[in-house]
Amino acid sequence: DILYSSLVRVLCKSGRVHEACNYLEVMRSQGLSLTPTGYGSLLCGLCKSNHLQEALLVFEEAEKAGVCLDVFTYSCLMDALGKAGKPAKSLEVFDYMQKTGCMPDVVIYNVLISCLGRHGRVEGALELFETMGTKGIMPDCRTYNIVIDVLSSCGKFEKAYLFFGMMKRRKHAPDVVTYNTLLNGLKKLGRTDEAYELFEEMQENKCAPDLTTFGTLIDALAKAGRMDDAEELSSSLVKMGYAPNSYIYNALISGYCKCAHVDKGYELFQEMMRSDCIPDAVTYTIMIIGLTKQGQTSMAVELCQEMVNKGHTPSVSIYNLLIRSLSSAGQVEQAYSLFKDMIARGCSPD
RNA sequence: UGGUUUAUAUUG
Repeated sequence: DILYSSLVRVLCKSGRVHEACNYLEVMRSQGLSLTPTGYGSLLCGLCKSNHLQEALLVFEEAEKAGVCLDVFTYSCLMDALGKAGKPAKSLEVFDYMQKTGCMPDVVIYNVLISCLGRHGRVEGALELFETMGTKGIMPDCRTYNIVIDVLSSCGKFEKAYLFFGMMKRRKHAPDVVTYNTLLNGLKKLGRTDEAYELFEEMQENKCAPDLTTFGTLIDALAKAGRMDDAEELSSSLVKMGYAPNSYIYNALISGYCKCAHVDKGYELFQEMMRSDCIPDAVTYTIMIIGLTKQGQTSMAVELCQEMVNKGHTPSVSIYNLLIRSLSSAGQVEQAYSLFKDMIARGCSPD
């Protein structure tokens, strides 16, 4: 049992979850069972590799066998349930773990608050934030960051900002994620100038911006059509020693495409080709939409082919866009040809 | 180094 359990643990840690499952079958056929840590590792491995169904089966098995799982295992499972949009099930596991005598820690609360908050149960998330304190589990910086993001994502930016004030009063220094989250909230509201002010405030508070900070601000400026300001920030991140990543390039390209400067976008696209940061599926999607809107459909179709060649998968909506654009330009032959291509590439029409 | 938070694209 112990040997097999260790084997399962090692395989899961190195991402070889499938092989671990095979060994589990072997164990079963020999009438052996996993140790508690074996169950824990397997559950976490399955959760992290998006095999929630299998994870739940293993969880039920552990439950029936009366195996005590540890708090790490529960957090993995609850996180996976949260990301799969199953807050009710996550709460169920939360109650169950407490029944078995496993006390929730701050990570369990963070996972649960995030899960509830992102699935329409903001009030429940805020209640949990209150109750964790009464149980002696103090919210940490991530807890505040999660609450701030949840609130600003559901249109309650002012309330999110109150939590920013609360964390400072309670002597939790906001970190770069806190600022990035707030910047993103301001960005979504189109409050670009305030975002810029917060960017300066974070630096005054000795919090160094990272690539996410720049990505968020550059996107805010690009969406506001302020491409000169966006380019200026792009230069300053390079001066700080950062290399632009695909978020930076894509935000800039998208900005240029939206303000009818697809040519400038295409220049950046070609710059990416020469850089260490090659265009990804998002880059191609942005360029294809930009070119199509400008009437350059045949070039867009070429880029679609190129993205496939580079191993990326165009979405159905991209095919729809291109097919419609070709059709309305009277290029029915090409439209039909692209339709056949998409099916041949395994993309089902909707 | 076993678990949790933030940025870019999508038509009808």
